[in-house]
Amino acid sequence: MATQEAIEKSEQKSKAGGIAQEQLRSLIERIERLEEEKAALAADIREIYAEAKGNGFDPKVMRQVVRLRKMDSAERQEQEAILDLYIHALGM
Amino acid sequence: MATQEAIEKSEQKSKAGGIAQEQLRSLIERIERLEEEKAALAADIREIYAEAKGNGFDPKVMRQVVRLRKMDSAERQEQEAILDLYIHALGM
Amino acid sequence: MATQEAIEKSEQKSKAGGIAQEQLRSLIERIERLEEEKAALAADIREIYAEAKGNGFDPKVMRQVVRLRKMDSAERQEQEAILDLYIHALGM
Amino acid sequence: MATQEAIEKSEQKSKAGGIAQEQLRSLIERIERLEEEKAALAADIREIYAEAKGNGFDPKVMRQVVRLRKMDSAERQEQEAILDLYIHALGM
DNA sequence: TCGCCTGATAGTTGCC
DNA sequence: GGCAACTATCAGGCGA
Repeated sequence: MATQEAIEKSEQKSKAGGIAQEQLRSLIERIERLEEEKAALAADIREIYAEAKGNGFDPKVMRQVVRLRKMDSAERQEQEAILDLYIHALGM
Repeated sequence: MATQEAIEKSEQKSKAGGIAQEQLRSLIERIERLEEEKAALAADIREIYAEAKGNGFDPKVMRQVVRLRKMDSAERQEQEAILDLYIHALGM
Repeated sequence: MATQEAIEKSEQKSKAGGIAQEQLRSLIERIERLEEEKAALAADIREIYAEAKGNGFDPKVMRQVVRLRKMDSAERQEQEAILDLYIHALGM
Repeated sequence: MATQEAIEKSEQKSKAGGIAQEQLRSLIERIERLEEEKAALAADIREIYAEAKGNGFDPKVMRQVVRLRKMDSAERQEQEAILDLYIHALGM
């Protein structure tokens, strides 16, 4: 995909090619807006872990729990199997 | 944070340690809820890039633009931070 | 520690205060040189993982092995114990 | 990469699968060696900051300076990258 | 010395 | 299916 095409496309739409510029600006701004919201949610999540830590829970293990809950058990078992294989190969 | 401590802490709060269980469950669920929302936003962002591509814009260039704008503001913040440091270092 | 002090210190050493500047430049350059070397080693390590992958080994598990080998077993067992506790608390 | 595949691959190479074991051991040891060197460099860097502090420089300011210089060159690279993208996007 | 916070590293996901 | 960008995790440095 080339800017060239973008320019042509915009020129199909207007006399000045300024339309594409406006579209681009709008798209970029929508993206940046959504990324801000995403960052805010990430901050909220961090805050919960901090709160949990303050209540005596171990955040590191909590993260592990969240990971396990969304992980397919089949793949998890396979990973463990490979790990065992390597551990034995190294005589650990 | 040790398991022992976690257990003790929960036992300070209840007769059975069931309170800590409920707290933990609640925290985990709040986190999972927020992560769902975050994933939804990420999907929205992907969608915008796809839409932009459909309108003849190059997503790769757009990502670079977004990245660059983010770096600009980050660097601005760094500049201010170092200015503050100098000001303090000079005892002003 | 303040720049003020640094300036005073340098003025004890010279008439111009340019000495401190030279020292600072030298220190910064030594640091940057070492960080380059560090980055080069990191690149070498990445390369070995890539090579391993090319030979049919799973890099992710290899990293896990390296981590385990440098980890104290006591702490590892404790982490596992906490994890079990949480898993049971959540009825997983 | 699956365990099965790893096993098969090793068995293609030798009669006993012992070759893969030796390969794995060798790779792990090379990695551990490089990581030691990397840790040594990190220690050297820390030492320089300590030495600098002993000479009246503020390590915090120094770290900020190093960070800023790194960001400058990173941003320069990003600028060049986007310029390349534009050039290609315009079909030049 | 401990807890916090930032910077470095590893893992995941999306794109080609 | 491999590669690259992005995100989340972890560890080390700093301040209280």
